[in-house]
Amino acid sequence: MRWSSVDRAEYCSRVRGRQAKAAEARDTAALLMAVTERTRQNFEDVAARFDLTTAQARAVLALADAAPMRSLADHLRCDASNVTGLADRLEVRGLVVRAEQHGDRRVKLLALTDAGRKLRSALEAAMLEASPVMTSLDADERKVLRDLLLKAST
Amino acid sequence: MRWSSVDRAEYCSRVRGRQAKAAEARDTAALLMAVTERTRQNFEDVAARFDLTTAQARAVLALADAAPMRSLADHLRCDASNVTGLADRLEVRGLVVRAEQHGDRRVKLLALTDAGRKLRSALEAAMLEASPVMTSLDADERKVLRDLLLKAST
DNA sequence: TATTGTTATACTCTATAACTATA
DNA sequence: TATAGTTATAGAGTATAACAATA
Repeated sequence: MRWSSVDRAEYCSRVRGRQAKAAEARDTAALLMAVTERTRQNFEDVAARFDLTTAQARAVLALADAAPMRSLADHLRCDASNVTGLADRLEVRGLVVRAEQHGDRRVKLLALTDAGRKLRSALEAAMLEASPVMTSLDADERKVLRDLLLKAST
Repeated sequence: MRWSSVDRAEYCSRVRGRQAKAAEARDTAALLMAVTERTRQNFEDVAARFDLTTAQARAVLALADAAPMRSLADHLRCDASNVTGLADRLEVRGLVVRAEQHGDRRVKLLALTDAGRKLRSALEAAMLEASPVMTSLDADERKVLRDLLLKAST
């Protein structure tokens, strides 16, 4: 194969483009993995400070408003059968109660108790406070990040 | 209590500042929770596509280089006893092998097999590809996000 | 018939404690 | 004595399947 100088320049440029793209993808992958790991650890650590497992913390955070057990299962993306035990353990601790839904006697609403609501607020605040996003970035940077995350979460 | 117009203006300004800050914190909290949830779901879904549990996927991703079982436990922030079973299950599937470390016969190195390395690459790529960050943001936005995340992860 | 919640079962994750081989 | 890995045990998360009550 023979190359004109123009061909070669264009070829090299394209290769550099691919390499840059691959490097960007690699860097971003590593960074996302690192942030994902750190976010998970943070979540677990904070939940543990409140004597909650990850699943329990997710449930409590999801119950800002009372919701049918089925809805909670959908939100947690787990089988409905899991929610029975999850609710049992939270109920024993006095964080939630099962209530009846008006109009459909099959449905049981899960609602936070006063203690549950109090814990939920504290949990949310602690999650936020411990987040690397809040501890490492200033207000302006957080605003930029917030806009990007908002776009990434819609 | 009596107010001069200057006092009142300053007071109101301070209150507005506090309210804005509280609103920012609330918004950021909600957003972070949403992104955290979505990231977790994404991780679980992608891992499941490779027939891996979350813990197994984290282990495979962490084993880019061979490492002592103890190091893996440290990385996963779990008790060392867990790694035995975790390694067992990955070993049965032919994804990792236990190797001896030169110089200390107590240590067992966990190393990905060829199949393990292949799976790891595919897993990482799938995690990245399925990430809302990659699907919703363009290259410029990703660059800004990357810089912010880099700062937030150091 | 379809849906909600429950129970039974099995597998995995996780921590604690006791054990071994080695350092 | 201290450390790396294992085993046994127990509690919790998770999915599947079968079930009762209700729609």
